[in-house]
Amino acid sequence: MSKQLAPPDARGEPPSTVDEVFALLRAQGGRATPSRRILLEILFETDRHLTAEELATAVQKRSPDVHLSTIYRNLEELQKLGVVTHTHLGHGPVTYQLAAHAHAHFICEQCGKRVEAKDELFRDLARKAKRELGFTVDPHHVAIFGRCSDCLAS
Amino acid sequence: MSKQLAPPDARGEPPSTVDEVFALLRAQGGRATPSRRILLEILFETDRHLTAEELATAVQKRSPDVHLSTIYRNLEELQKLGVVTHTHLGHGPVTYQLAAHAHAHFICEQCGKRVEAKDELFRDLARKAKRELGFTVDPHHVAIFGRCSDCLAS
DNA sequence: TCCTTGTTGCGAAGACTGTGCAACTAGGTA
DNA sequence: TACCTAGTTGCACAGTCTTCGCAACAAGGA
Repeated sequence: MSKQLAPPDARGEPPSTVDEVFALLRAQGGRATPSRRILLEILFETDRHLTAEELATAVQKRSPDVHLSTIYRNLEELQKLGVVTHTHLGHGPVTYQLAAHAHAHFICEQCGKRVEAKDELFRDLARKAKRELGFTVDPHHVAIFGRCSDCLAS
Repeated sequence: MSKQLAPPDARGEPPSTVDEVFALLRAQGGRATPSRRILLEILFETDRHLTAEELATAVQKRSPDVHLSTIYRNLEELQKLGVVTHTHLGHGPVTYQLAAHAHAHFICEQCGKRVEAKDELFRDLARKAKRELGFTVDPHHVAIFGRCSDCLAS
């Protein structure tokens, strides 16, 4: 399946169970496979941001033969569905999470520490960017860099 | 050379010519080599964000034997000096620019369009990040993702 | 049960970045 | 100026992360 989809926002509430995702998947011509079910279960069970590699390891605990490339392909499908998003945290691999769990990050460019940020912090920026530049901010996709308090002190 | 340096801010005005960078370099035990001079010339001549690959191509126009790995190593040294910074633009390779040329920008994650942003837009975010998370946002090392007006319309 | 077509495992390739090493050279010293 | 030391370079290769081609497999409708 590779049909173009409406943006996730246009479909109201995000699915909150694996079966709801599968319903969405089938509605788009996709299929409910064991590897997808396990991948989704893991994503629903965690709040953490996981790399493709970490997801593969977790999936393989329940079903050893699932290949890393299958993880990548499933993640791509789930992103097209709007169920999953990815985040670039600077150096290192991309991390994935349920779209419903997404949030912004600050990363210390000295020690690498990650700090999660509420969307509220971006409200003023988003409003001004929209008004002055016509730009709609998505603060979740790429982390913001700077210095944490510890590194600044040293 | 690989000495630890004070943060760039502690050294006052950033160098504004290649020779000033070289003075800084020598003060840290580094050497003024042709490949570094050319690399710096190119960085001083452009406002754009260039990838290591693009920089290598540009350097090689003036001195064909400079190797890509030399570019990477020189960029790393110049970053340690605080002369150069890099920015993660999400997908694709890291881009480099003079620290003095760095500016915040918005990037459309659909069409890739870059919109430069005044630091002023980030003031509120920076203040809240500092107060609530102890995090000092680097206003010159920020790429915010989202959608430009054109892509949002389509 | 059969058929169609979406999915998968596997291997390999690709993009980007870093590293080990021997040869070279910048720049200080005698 | 000649010499020496240690920083730098070219090159090849390795490593990490991600994507792709292809034949075999299987989900789910007919």
